[in-house]
Amino acid sequence: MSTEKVFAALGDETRLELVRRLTVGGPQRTLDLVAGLEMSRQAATKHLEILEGAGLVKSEKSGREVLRSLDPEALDAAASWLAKRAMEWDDRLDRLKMMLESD
Amino acid sequence: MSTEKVFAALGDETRLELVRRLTVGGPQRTLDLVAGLEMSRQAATKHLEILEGAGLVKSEKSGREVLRSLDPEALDAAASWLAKRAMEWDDRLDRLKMMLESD
DNA sequence: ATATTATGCAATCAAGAGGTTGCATATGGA
DNA sequence: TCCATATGCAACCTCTTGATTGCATAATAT
Repeated sequence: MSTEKVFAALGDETRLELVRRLTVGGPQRTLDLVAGLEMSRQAATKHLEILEGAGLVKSEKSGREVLRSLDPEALDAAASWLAKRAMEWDDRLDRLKMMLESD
Repeated sequence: MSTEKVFAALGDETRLELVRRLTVGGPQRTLDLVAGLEMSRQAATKHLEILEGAGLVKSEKSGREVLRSLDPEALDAAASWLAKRAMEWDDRLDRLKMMLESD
């Protein structure tokens, strides 16, 4: 579950839309997810496999159907990565500000 | 500052490394940032421009040098996006769990 | 003034990403 | 059983991305 893979998976408008749909609509089949998107089922499948490869989506087979759902852990991990950097940077700016004020 | 652009910008190992270096080392010139990375200066410049296009990095010209630094706002925005989805999904799982337990 | 340093611009190239189509497979319903 | 449905697999194509090289420009140092 590399940070790079997670961000790369989310760096595509189609896949962001799929994540939104999974967030709102819960576990769904490929055909449900692709409905309304202007692309073939196979294109959507590839996107879902990329999201799965990044750990963002899990799939469960049920008969001839495959239900995909979001896995919040990878989302949390990516959010932490970002938050850590934002925090460290804010600290740096604060220290800089204090140094300037002490003159 | 689109969500997609931010994630796409972070979805590359080289650019993640540049963000790490900017987090730790503060504002730096292109040549400082590329030092140790096995790539040309121009390659690094392109990566930095992508980060800048996503709003993650700001650049300030000083004489013949260009100093690049992190902009924490975009990092915060992306972290919020992820946190929101993780939260919504956790709520969904909780509701599902309660429904199952009430049987 | 001249040389050095830091960067920008442009052409070029190989590899990968995103998409399509056609066919194969397997499950569910009539 | 027979047909419709949901998906997987694979070949193929185009456009984008990441990277390189060579040259131009502008600021600093000697």
